[in-house]
Amino acid sequence: MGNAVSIKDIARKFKCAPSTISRALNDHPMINIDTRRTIQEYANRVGYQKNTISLSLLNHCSKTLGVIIPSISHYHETAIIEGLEAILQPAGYLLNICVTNECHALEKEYLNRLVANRVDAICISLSQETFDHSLNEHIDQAIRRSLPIIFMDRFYHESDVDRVITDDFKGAFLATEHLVHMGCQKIAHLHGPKGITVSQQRFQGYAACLKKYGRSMDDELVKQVMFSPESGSEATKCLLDQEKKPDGIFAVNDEVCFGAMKVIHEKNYKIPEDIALVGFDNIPLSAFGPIALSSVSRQSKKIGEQTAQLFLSKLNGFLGHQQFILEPELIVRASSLRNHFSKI
Amino acid sequence: MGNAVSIKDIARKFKCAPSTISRALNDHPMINIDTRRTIQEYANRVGYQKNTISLSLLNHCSKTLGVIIPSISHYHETAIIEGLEAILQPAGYLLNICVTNECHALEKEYLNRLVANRVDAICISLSQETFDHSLNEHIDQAIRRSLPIIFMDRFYHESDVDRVITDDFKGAFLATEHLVHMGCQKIAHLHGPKGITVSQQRFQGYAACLKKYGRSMDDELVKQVMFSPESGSEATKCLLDQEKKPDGIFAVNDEVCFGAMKVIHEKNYKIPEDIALVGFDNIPLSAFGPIALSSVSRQSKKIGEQTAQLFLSKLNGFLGHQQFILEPELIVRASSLRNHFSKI
DNA sequence: GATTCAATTGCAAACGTTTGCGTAATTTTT
DNA sequence: AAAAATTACGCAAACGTTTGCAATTGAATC
Repeated sequence: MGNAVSIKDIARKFKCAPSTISRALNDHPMINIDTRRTIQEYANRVGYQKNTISLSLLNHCSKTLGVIIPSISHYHETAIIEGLEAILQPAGYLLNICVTNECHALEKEYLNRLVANRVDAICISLSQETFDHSLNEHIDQAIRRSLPIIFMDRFYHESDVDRVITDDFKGAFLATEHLVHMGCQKIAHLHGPKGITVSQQRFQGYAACLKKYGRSMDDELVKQVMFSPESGSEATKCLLDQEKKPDGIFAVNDEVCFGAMKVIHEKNYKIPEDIALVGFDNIPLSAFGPIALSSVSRQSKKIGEQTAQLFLSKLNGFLGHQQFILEPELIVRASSLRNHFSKI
Repeated sequence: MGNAVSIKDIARKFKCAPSTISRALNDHPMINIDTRRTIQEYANRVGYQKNTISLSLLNHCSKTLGVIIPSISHYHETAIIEGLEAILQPAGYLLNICVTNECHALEKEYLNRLVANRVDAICISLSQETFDHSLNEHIDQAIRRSLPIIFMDRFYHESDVDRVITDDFKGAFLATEHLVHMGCQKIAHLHGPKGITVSQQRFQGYAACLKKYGRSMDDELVKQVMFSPESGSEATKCLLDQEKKPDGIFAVNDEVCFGAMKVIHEKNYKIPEDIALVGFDNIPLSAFGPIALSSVSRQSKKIGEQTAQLFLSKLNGFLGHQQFILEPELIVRASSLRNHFSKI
């Protein structure tokens, strides 16, 4: 660490100025060809590695992106990271990844640290608590100092920001409509954590679809869950224990669906005949559950790629705010595919 | 970005030296209390944020860790990251996470970039290709410049390195032994990608257990897979189509098991009666599959935590190399739990 | 009123690199 | 052979911050 060889060290060795070394190593045209060869050979031999920290200081550009996400334990988030890296690695960038665990204080702490580290931009998916408390001052402040902030999935401003999101409303609508088409009469919804944009949007899409088809929304058929299978099991138990039982469930994500499937099986209901099931995210395991799970794909990796490209376009001087809304796609599998004529 | 206010800016404003501002902002004892208050208030008002890049340059310490992993799409890897952050966030560190996609060239590229960025240490899980080609020069070089390198899971040196791993051999042994105890006579193994330490170790554990119980190892019962459910399905199809069919399967990880379960069901075999199944990693969904999946937990998060603590101990001057081998734990669930007396 | 002491502040170097400008040395042109 | 042009290198500043040391100020002591 401390013994890293620097340009100054090499300059001392050759009794010349650091600028000469710099020019030699960077193939500057105004350098003697022999000097260059000699210096490069020596640098290679002693394992010289450029210190990009000094360059960051000089150029006001760290070639690093901050990524703030509430969690990293789901397919969606890791796919976003894969998408970001796919575009940004070739561009020479590194990613500072910060996981907030949905905690507002941590989000604030991380954001400040990233700003202090002078990352070139921050890609953020807001924590749940940041919504609940409407504590967005730290974000506003970052935007005010004209640090590029790009929202992924979860945003709080209606406009005037850069963001890349999926049309969760539409995805939920498609899923619910599919259940309607499959002949479901009582469609339940496993509603994601309150205050999170995607939860709300998916609920709205669900509600809008019910309305379109003249179904009344029943509070008893809407249960609150976390993004975990355990939570899905619990909520489904409630649904199946109550008088009004659903014959279709649209859940906020696939993990919740896995939890639901477990309970549905245990109670000896058949999927999809008794209860049809649609999830969200299209996780890799969705096709490998007890029953292949129908799910709404939200192009998770594409979100990362698009975010990265949005950032690069800002680097190239694109000034206006950009908003990308990705199209969700319903993937129909066995968990919801039934011959609905048999039910009519 | 360029308009970030610096200590020099504030110094100009107050017509004093930058050192005074620095002392005021850092609550240095040798500063007038009123000056300090005034300066701090002003700094707050204009949103001054320390530039840690200059500090990194000064202190030869970036408060950043490099993390190089072959993939980020499995529970194990994300849990490691969670473990790292749990310890390193409170210590003021940021994580530069690099995903190599098992590609040696990318691993090398990322490693150089991290070195250039003067991260304080690098936690690495080697790519598959790095094994195949024995191209470890980049690692050796990094170690030679006395940059702390900590291996996670996948290492290449036998000693003289810092590493945190799970006892994969033992985990595999436990899993296989459990299948033996459950009365399985023909235990198959779905072998992970070649050249990866954990694949080899798990295979060794499987083989050692068979040997202990006097079973001969049958090449027909060992199939090569990738770490995906699709691959698990394919290999299981092979197993079930051949003459010699298994009555127990130990798979290199849980995703592979999900793929196996799918095929086993399709072919109308019963789990665990006809075929008992044990996986590895104990992913969150393992308990929520078609049949609750038995699995070997390898304390993924703990690996991250232990790695972080190993790093911190090196910071505090601990010089020797440390090796932590974490204990795996067999979690028995329905997929392997059968009344084996019925089979004897 | 001269001396000592403490309290504040300024100065300058350092971290590693790049780059515009100046300058010496060498070559080309007239 | 003198003038002009070219080549190759050095100098110094800059990026933002900290810190040991020197300097200044003012008050307190003799």
